[in-house]
Amino acid sequence: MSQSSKSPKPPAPAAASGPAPGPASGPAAPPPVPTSADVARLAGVSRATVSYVLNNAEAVRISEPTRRKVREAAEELGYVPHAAARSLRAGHTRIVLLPTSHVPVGPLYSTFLNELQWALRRLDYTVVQYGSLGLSGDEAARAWAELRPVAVISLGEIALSAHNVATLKRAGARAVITMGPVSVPGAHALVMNQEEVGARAAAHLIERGRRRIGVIVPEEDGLELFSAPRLAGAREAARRLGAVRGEAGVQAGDEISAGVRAGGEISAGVRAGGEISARGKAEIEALPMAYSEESAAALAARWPGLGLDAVFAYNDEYAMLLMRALQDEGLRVPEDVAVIGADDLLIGRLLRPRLSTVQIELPTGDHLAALVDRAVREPSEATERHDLMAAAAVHREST
Amino acid sequence: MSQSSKSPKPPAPAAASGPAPGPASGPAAPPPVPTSADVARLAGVSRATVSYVLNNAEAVRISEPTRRKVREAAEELGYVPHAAARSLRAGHTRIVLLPTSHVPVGPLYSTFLNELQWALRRLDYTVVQYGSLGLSGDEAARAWAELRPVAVISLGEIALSAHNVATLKRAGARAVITMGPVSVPGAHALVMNQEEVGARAAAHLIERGRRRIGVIVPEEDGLELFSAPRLAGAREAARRLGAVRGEAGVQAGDEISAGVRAGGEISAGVRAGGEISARGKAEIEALPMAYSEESAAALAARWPGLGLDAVFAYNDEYAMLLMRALQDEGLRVPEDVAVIGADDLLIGRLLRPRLSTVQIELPTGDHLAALVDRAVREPSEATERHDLMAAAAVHREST
DNA sequence: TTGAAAGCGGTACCAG
DNA sequence: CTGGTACCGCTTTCAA
Repeated sequence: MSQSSKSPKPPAPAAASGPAPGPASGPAAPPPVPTSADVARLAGVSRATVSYVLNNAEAVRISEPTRRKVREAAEELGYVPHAAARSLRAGHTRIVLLPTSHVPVGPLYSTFLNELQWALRRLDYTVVQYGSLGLSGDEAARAWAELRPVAVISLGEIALSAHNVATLKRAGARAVITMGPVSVPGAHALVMNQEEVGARAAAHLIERGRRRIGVIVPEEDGLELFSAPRLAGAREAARRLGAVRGEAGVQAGDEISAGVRAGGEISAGVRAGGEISARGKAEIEALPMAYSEESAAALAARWPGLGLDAVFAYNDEYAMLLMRALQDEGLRVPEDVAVIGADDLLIGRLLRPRLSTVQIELPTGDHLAALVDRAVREPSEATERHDLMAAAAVHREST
Repeated sequence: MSQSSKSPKPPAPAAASGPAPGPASGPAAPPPVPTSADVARLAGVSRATVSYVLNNAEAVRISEPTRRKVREAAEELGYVPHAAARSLRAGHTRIVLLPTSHVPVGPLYSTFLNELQWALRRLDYTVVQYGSLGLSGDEAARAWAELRPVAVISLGEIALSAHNVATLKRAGARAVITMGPVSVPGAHALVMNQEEVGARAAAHLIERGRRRIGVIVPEEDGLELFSAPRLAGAREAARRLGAVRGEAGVQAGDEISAGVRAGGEISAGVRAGGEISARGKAEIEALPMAYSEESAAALAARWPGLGLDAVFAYNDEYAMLLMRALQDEGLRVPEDVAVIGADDLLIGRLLRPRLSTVQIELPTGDHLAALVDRAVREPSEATERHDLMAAAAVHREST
């Protein structure tokens, strides 16, 4: 279409007289990268034949001697095809982009990432991680789009807007998958139900008779997407369990229940610790803390004044930090204060007392890879919402 | 060059009659990705002009109204340039490839990686991490080469051969930098002197009067490149310090004094066996251990029979595991056995007793980024060897 | 100031 | 069975 007229070509302006292959004139002339044309020349065949041979084209029969010649020539030159040229011609890539902003993550996540990459490679995708630290959503989306990935899997370390998703889709991404605490319009979302983590933690503590529960909220940037829902989940659980206890449609606002009817295996309200627990309702208090000894120590120092009998520490690392500080303050765990973490890191089992935690089940890498593959082949299925992340409290010694 | 005869082109076979832009015929026709030609059409200018405007070409003056028209058209279409096409034309990319095989790593390394990526991006490089888990060196090198990176920074998680380096260089990589325990021929090597880590650990223990030292060697795959030199370094240090003791007041690291010709060979002839520790000489024993509680417990159980008074535990994580197990066996740290780790992880400070460790100084991200940039601009400097990694023992309570 | 066109490397048609 | 060649999207001379 467009302009169809092909003007007769002038005899080619002798491209700057060509890079004369004579004895080196410049001091450091970068040696040229071998192309398929070089292979063709060396093998005495055409570029087409080279392409057929090296890609094992089924639709074309090439004689065995020719194949060998081509292969040997390629080997000799150390020829490696140019991915950009290939995908330019093909009109699409097989790149699956994994944005990363490298928060130090646990082995759980590392394992998942490894599985995922492995599974995707088996499906013949090229997994590329793109470090997007410090980029805004818009900048990041643009940068990713330039690579024309066939799919993008955002693990939630970068916040992605609906507009960003649109940018990627317009750039040819057949699947944009987000895995994180929130769902993104236009993307295939795997919602990791962070609320449930908080809820499980709170429920666990409440079941064990605790009533005034602190929830650590990391001060570090980039964690809000996880910490906020975990806190909200804990609040919600506290309300729910308080309500159950109140029975008669009582609001969570200011209720004092009479009965000691425990929802579960809880015993009567006689807890070691404070008389606070005598009341039926659980309460949640958010506690900012940074990932440092100093911050943990400072928090521990003002702990007695807080009147809390339990703490959900965001994850095992913060839990470890805080538990240590509390112990150094002379508080006993779990007698004076119960501590629970999350993510079930190995270190939790090495602490004394052993750390209770909330274990998270990520989807398997194979599962997610299959999902990607399906979405790429059949981009019909639009926004979906999956709650793949199951969570369960693991009781050890710190609660 | 080659065939010069340009046969007169036939009038173009009307490219399959073109993709008819009529009402959608297929059910799920993937909408076309906007190109610079689309932008040009919408703005009513040529593709060249679009390119000039969007790249802020200095060599060409474009009128302000035209610029605006182009920008608006690009915005409206959501145009994002095609990186592959651009680099194909340019003849080179700005990709810096970072192979990763995602061993769960400490925050030290994470921070370094973040710094590095940030610094490289400021220098206008595109940082791409390529997950190479389970690929052989050859496969990995080929896969990387297809992307035509201008530089490759191998952080030592994948073993790279001289041949692999050659492959990358032939594919246009102006710099191949390896950072790891060993130097690779042809590459610009940043040798992390793992021997020194072992040596510092052993020296620290010996200085504090320990003589029979165990060295944990992880059973996990992929760690040999680190663990072997750490062990060797410890052995070497033990030998050196034994020799020093034999000599008269010569300091370690000083020139070889008259008596000891064989490059710091052992002083007193007697080694191997039991009573050596009675003499001044220190002894090293390698102890395989997996990163699991079971393995640590098993090792701890047979500890009394080993007759060791100290252990260098490869790194802080293994140290933590082992120390816990030793304590559970009733051994006192550091009275019965001194424990030292490496890498100075935060957890070490949270243990009781606080864990002594060997601190490693990685180069800063900015430093490495600058190195890359220099190598890219001026690929003259070939193989160099840097010992950037300083190491120092940090004394806490476990020794 | 703007436009036409060549060409980067590889693939896939079509003709021979 | 093999060779010639158009074309993918973009940059960049050269000409107008």
